[in-house]
Amino acid sequence: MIVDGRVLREDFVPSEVVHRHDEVNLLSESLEPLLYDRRADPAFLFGPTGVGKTCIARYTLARLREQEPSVGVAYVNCWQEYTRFRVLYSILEDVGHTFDIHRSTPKDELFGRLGETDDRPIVAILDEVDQLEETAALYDLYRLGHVSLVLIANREEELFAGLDDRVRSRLRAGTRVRFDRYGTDELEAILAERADNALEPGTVSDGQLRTIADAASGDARVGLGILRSAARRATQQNHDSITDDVLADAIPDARTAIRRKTVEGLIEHQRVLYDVIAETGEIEPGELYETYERRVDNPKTKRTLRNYLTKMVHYDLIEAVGKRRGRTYRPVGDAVVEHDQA
DNA sequence: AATCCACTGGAATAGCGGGGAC
DNA sequence: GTCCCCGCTATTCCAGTGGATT
Repeated sequence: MIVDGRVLREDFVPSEVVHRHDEVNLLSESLEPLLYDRRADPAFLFGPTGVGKTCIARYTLARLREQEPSVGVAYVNCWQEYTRFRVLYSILEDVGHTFDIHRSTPKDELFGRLGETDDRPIVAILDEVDQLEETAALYDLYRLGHVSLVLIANREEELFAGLDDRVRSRLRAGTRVRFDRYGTDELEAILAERADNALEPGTVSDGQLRTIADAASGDARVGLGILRSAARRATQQNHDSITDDVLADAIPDARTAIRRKTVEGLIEHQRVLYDVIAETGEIEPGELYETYERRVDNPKTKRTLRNYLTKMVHYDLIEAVGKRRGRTYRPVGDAVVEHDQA
């Protein structure tokens, strides 16, 4: 039933895009100087999750490389690579200059090394750039004349609020490409296109695609997740097409799958914190610390717990209600554990 | 209004561990 | 092997903040 599973993965870059031609054109135009051996101004892609920002960035750069193969493209997800060192390292890795670089290379060695790659232009795509903790990395990259930047973030205001003035003023003049949520029709068309390439004909009906598009409410990542999970389930149950029952099961599954995966990635102490919050539904800091300390053998300090908590807020696992005194923590979304509902 | 207090988050510092140089 | 360098995490210290209490 599944002909090509890669097509349903969220990091898949299609050979043709559906419904994002204006955005592709705008980004292509801003990168045009690269075709004439000049550096492009920074380009910004703004919009909520699952609207195709990353996909369009990769797609457009892939097209650019067809015209100008000498351009090096580096993709960095600042969610994972959030230090200056890691961003620079990751870029060097993508353009193939990491051979003898290690953690103990002197402070500015990476920057220097990146400076030596100026035999050809480089485009650095920094995804989730608002998650970058050391924004000095942006300043570094901007100082390198052969590096053009494509910066992806959710909201412009929040991104710029987190930058220091030096960086902010340099990035002010750049192209902004804004992405709106997909409508149900658009998302249905995107899913249909992917289903065509990924699944055998007749596996999924138009009505089912519409149901998926509707359930995903404009988020292509969620929509693809549902389609992927439904196809996998149907295969396991030896159906030759996706049944409505299978689809109904796949919808809530896709919603919680991402969160479950994130929770699994937490270290023990973080997971204890998460469990306490999920079990109580809502808890004050003082009580949270106490409960945590009672449950573990070698408790970390409160300061460390606060770092864990900000990280978990960051991962969208928990929510912090209120700013200072009187703050409470609670799980995000439907993650409340059942046995505590009484 | 003044003081107390619980809590947050920034900055500085220590310690760990990976990896190169010798 | 030992030494050294450095990034990363946890810890210590602390200023700031705003609700609670007097």
